[in-house]
Amino acid sequence: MEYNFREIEPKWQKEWAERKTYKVETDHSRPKYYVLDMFPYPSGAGLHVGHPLGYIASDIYTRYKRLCGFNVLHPMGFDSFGLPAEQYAIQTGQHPAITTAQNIARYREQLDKLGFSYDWDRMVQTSDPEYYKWTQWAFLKMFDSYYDYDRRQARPISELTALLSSTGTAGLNAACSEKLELTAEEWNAADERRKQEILLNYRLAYRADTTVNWCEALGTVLANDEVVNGLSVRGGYPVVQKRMKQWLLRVSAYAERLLEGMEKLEWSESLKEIQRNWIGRSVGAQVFFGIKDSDHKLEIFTTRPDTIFGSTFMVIAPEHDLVPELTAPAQRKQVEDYLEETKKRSERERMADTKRVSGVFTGSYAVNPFNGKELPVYISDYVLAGYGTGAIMAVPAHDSRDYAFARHFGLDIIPVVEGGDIATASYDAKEGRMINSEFLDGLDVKEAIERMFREIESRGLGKRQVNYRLRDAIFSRQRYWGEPFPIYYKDDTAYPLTEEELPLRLPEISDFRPTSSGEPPLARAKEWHTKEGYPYETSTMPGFAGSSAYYFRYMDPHNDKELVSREANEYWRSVDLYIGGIEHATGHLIYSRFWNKFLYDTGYVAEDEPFRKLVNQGMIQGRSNFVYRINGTNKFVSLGLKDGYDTQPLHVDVNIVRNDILDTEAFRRWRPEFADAEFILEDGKYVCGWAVEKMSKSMYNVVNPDYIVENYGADTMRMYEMFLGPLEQSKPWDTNGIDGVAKFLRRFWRLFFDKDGSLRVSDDKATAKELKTLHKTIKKISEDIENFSFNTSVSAFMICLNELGDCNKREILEPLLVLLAPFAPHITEELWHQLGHDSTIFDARYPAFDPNMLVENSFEYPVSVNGKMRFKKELPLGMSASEAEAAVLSDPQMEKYTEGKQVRKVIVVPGKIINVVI
RNA sequence: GCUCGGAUGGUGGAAUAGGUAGACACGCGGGACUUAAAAUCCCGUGGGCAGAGAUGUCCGUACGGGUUCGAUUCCCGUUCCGAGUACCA
Repeated sequence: MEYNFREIEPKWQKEWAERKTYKVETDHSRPKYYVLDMFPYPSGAGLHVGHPLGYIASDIYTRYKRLCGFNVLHPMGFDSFGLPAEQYAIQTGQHPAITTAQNIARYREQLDKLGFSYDWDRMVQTSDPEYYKWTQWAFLKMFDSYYDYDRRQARPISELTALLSSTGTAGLNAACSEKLELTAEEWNAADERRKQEILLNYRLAYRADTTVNWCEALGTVLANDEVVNGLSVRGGYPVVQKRMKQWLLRVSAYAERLLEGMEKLEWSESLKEIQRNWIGRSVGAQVFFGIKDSDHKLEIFTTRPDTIFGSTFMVIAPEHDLVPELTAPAQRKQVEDYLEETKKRSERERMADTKRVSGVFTGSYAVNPFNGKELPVYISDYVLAGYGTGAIMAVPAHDSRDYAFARHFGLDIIPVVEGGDIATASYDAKEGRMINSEFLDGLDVKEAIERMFREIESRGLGKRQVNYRLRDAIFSRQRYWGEPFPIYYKDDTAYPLTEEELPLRLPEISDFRPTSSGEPPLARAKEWHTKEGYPYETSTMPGFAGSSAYYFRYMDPHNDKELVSREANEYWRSVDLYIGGIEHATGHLIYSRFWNKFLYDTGYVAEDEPFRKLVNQGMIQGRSNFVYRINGTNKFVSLGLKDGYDTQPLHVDVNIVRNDILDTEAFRRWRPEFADAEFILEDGKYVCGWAVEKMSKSMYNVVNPDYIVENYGADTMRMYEMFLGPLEQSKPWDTNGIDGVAKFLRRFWRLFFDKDGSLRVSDDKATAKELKTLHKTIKKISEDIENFSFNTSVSAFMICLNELGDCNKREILEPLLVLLAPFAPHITEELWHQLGHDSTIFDARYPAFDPNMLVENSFEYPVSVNGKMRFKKELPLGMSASEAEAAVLSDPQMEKYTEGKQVRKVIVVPGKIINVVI
């Protein structure tokens, strides 16, 4: 009987589904383990060979953990709200729900063919009302909460109103959009509308007029992580800054906890670094500068208070609140022109010419609180309204941007730290000795900073302050295919629906097109309003809403009373292993952590971090093939000969190329214009060139997993993807090497069956050598799986097979089957049953490693002379270092290398090497 | 610009509390079986030099230094590649 994967694989996939082999229940008698994949967005293109990489790794780990006795939760679902389905709907008029359902069915089919151990009974879909009910629910909870910095947690808004009505804002240390000063009397006297306005200033989900990233082409606003280089991540359309009323989540309130929480997580340093940079904590000083002939104070933020004596002017952002107050009548025209000009520049233009210096003088002067010097106040767009206070003290000698500005406007440049040369450039480094700075002179920069913090605070000029780069997340999108907000408006004031009214279902509409005015498509649903006729919010939630807490839903997916029951949550707690792409570092992985911490604060969930260990699989790139057409002809020249001709490389479909040899007949059939192509061959073959590129249709390098499964089988596909290289590394897909893995599985099968198809497994006792091979492999495979080094474990299986020869002993083969089962579940399940077992191999016990099996009584030492390898010497184990030394020095081979010279010393490293130094 | 990561045969990659560099696999070359092909099996395969040959010998982990008996691994500098971020004061 030959290994026939085409028969075995569908057979077991069907059995597993029917027997519900992978069904998981809460089970307090076993330790739990939660393995999660980042769920996919079901795109119309289906899966390519790169997508399953992480799923295969997580499936191997899941099955391994299960064999080790854990109760493993390993679910899968679909992130089914989103832009592409909606874009498709706009083009074709087909409802996104229909295309989404089709795409999901296709994904299911492709995933099932790979033999994953998902408990499909727990599947979730973010666009399912039964699911998004809980997304809306969480939003309502955030709407009903504020963040108390003193207690470092979210609290119900009712506590805030109680506080406001008894003591006002006195002593209140809460996250807010704008600092308010309010007495209890003022609060109590305020009308309903005003009260709601005040509360919005504190709610964790709030609505505000803010500068947003507006994407005209997509007709929607975007969050910071959805915009790269002034272009939308989806589609690459230009994005401009616009002021609009939007819903936001007060993520910034959690900045410090998001930073601290990372410390105990098992995430890669590089991922943590990305999040740290994104959160962008910086310690500095808040300082108030007086304004000459005015009562106004200008509040600035600086991380370099030590350079305050080098400040020669001030700069405020064009959007700064004090712009009108600080603009002198004589300057009004220039200032207005400048504001008009900056408004017109798109974000992208602004980024493109960061070198261009622009700005305008307000006509006002600020006063340096330390030396009374008058500093002209400028407006410039190199100062951002959204960071710090939107105003800076400019120190041109020690900040390159201030330097460029000063040079452009001919302003003074006063060095206050030794080390640079202000004639050519600013000196930005935080080291050196202070000069020109009165009481700071002679101090080191670091000492000077500390000294200034104390001075500023003791003189009452300001205080030490921590600033974060992390902004609140804009939460509304002017699109159709997303979660509706459970919000309605009464007198333009937002009110929440009650929990009982959830889910608020997405209404049917026929025209999904966005509008350039920013009015969402949902506004076309004229019949869509509350019982009393109040209109609903018509924007929808962004993509990250549905993916922020989905891992809770898997714990208890059919619960219609709660997001997750207390019991299920306390058992499964949080995700132990999360596998997915690094591209979510500043999006999903921040939002989820925020969302989780919020739910933790409110007491709904047991853990404050969602993903304990996280592994980022690398991207699988495409490996493109090229043919070389001689210019002006339909002749193609092989790679090795192309230099003799004037050629142009053309992409060729990788599916008609094997081991870089072109199938010339298939090439002629490929496209009509190549039907009469001629070839200049080398050694009778046409050799193609190749390059690593993104996997994409236009480069003809897309490999479909269905094709691999059809031709090699799922087990081979799984093992080969792992064999390709380290999981976390990006690497090109190259079908060329797959034969090695296919050959391994065929050879493995032949250990169990004769040529005539009869089972050849015997109950004879295994030899010491065979047992040694087995236990060496158990040790290696277990360590590799724990380290996610799956490529080396595949190698270890191959080495094991090479060493075993044609061993047919049950004592060896049975444990080996279990070891291999996580990687190749179908073939091992089949052989397991062939060996006479009734239940699934995944109910077996993982084989125990016995170190005694590896014990040797001698060791072959490599002997080196002056660090250079010379010969090998077999020595009994347990020999003392001096005995080993004597044995090596008396070896006849030694003479050749010592050549009569004195041996200075001998270094014996037990179990490793013996080095003789002459 | 700043931050982080990387560089090993024709190819993917293995080996780092410093200890036989190139495991395993692909590809390639040679051979066996076969009418033939596929499949399978065996041998060789980093480079140079010497030798008929077993073998010997030198060089070799991007480049230049250093520490060490010994460096792919540690330290300093350089080059190139990749990722993140970008007027964040």
